[in-house]
Amino acid sequence: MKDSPEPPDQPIPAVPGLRPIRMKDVAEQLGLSQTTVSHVLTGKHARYRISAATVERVWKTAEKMGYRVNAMARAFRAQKSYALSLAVEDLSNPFWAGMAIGAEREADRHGYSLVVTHLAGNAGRQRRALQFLHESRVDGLIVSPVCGGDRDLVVAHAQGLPFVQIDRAVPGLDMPCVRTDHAAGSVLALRHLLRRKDRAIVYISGPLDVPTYRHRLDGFQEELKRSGVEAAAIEVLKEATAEHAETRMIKLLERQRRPLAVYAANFFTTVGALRAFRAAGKAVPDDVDIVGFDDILMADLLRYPVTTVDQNVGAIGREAVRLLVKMLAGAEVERAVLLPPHLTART
Amino acid sequence: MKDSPEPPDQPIPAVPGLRPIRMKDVAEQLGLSQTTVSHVLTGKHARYRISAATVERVWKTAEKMGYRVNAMARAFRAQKSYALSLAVEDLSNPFWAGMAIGAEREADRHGYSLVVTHLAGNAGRQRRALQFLHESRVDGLIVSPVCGGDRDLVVAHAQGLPFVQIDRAVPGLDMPCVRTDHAAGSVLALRHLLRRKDRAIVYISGPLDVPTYRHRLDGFQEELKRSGVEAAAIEVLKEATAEHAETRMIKLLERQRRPLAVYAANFFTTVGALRAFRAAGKAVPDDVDIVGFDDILMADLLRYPVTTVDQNVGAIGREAVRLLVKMLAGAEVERAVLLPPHLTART
DNA sequence: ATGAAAGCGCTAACAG
DNA sequence: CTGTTAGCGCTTTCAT
Repeated sequence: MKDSPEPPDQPIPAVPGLRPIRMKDVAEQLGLSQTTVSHVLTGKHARYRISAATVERVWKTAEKMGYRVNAMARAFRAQKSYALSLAVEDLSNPFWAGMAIGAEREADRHGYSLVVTHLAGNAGRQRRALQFLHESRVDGLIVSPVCGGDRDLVVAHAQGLPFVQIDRAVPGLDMPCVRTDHAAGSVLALRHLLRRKDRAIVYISGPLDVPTYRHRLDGFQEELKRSGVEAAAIEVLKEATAEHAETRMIKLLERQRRPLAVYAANFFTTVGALRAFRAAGKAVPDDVDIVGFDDILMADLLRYPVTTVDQNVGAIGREAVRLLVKMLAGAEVERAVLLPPHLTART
Repeated sequence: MKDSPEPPDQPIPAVPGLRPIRMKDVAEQLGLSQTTVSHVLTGKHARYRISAATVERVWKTAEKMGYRVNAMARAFRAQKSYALSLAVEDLSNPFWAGMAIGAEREADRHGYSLVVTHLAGNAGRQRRALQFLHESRVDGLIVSPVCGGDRDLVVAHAQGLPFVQIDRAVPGLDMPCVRTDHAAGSVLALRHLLRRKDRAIVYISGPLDVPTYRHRLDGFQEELKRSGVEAAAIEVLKEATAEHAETRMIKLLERQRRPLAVYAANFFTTVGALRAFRAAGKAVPDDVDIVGFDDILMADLLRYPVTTVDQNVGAIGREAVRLLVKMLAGAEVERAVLLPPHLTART
């Protein structure tokens, strides 16, 4: 029941009007030219030295008549839709949803609306998003490149279409990418696991042809080297699913006699590992210890506390919009923006 | 690494073009009038009896030149933006995100794009969404009415703006609303809890001036009557937060000696109840039993298994879009659409 | 079977 | 200070 603060917008007028009111209508009502009305309503009356009296009359009348600019006419005239498109992998995942929220807020700040699209790993849907861009339904696109759609993005770039990538960069494509510094996340994870000295260090995650997993493993191994520690196991799964992770983790639990310190560098492998712990009757943190990647809702209510490396999702969306808007303004933009993750320790 | 099936779209042409190609360009290239090109490209060549040869030439050339319709010009001309707006309470909540996905899919089916907005309980943001509608940035709006913004929606309706409500209907507003049949959900919940005969039945949820909670409690009490069972406690919290629920539930656990069968008719009260169980060292299902409302991610990994009444979120989004599109086509639409929830039992 | 012309609502260059 | 005019790209009558 709380009421809201924030936008001190112009109030919505109570005046009906089946056919929307145009500038022309306001002008006729006042016996002025449509041009003058435009000058006033677009706030350029200073530039054109409209008399204060006229300005006042125009404002009043426009308000009274319930005038609203026709956004389509304005967009058409300016050849700008004032809309951006955000094409994310999976909206039902809080990671992507959080990004959409951050992006929407930033887009709003710049006067753009945001069209959010759900790609679901489908190259066809990504192509449709590019088509929207090509047809000027949106002025720019933020896209998390889908597997199998890299060529389309390369072509789009060749066509001069403005977009920025998030989370994953298409190899060899000279367009900006905003993502988390996964390697840095792995460093945080390993340091956390190394608090306890007696543990067998285990890494488990997805295939290395996915750059995300590649980066996470790289960061992990470099930090191992720096720490002078050997990993007991580096598990690179063919697919980063909960099922694969569970199976593999159960085997590891049988084999190892030392308590494990697991870095499950992906949400689903984390879930799989936790299921394995439960199946094996292990307890955290006595028998096993685990760090996952990406925040988990209600983590405190899980059987096993999971420390997580959290991406700053809102910031990714925000930065992506910032870059895109800058790009649309014709400025040069950074090729890559790496955002630092942070650790949320749970015991 | 899976490749995608689905849309058999026209391929994106590899032809660059800094200045986008217009119909005029295609026409000049062919020595035809722009009109003829339009006739062909909009698929109306039959109506205008364009010769098959010409049709063919136009298609080929347009493709070769990399022609794309300018969506803004088309929208302007048609006075339709071909975009709908979805204004949801909270995108970071999987409930609303799922709705957005369903809505986007359906909008797409009808040739509309979907602008998703995050209201965050803010009446100002809801007003902005209405402004977008008023300015024809979008053709229609789907909105989950924000507390404190009811008047704005009433005014918008008076202005003849097309929108549909989801999840909550503004009292006295004669516009369609799509939502879950909450009362039916409560029936499912109670029947589930009554499997075990020895339990003290407890209802806990938010304030009754929120229609959602009102409906849920109503359905619960009616089913109690039908079953001839008395509830041990009906807890109506002032605020449906995890904190309030936890405090209250701890008191209940102290007072009751029989095992509890709890219906926590809201996500946050569910979380609060679970925290209370943990604090009191209770075990599910021996000491307590719980049914919550709305799906919980990774529910199987929780300390306590929670059976949930799940809303068909995708269907809500889909139905809302369907109604809105129908409305925009000038047809009469249902005032209210109630969607049945279903139970996901977990032990 | 094809083309000429008008116009959707708005903005901006230019005139007075 | 205010008005005239042209034009953004497309669709649609209406001619031919």
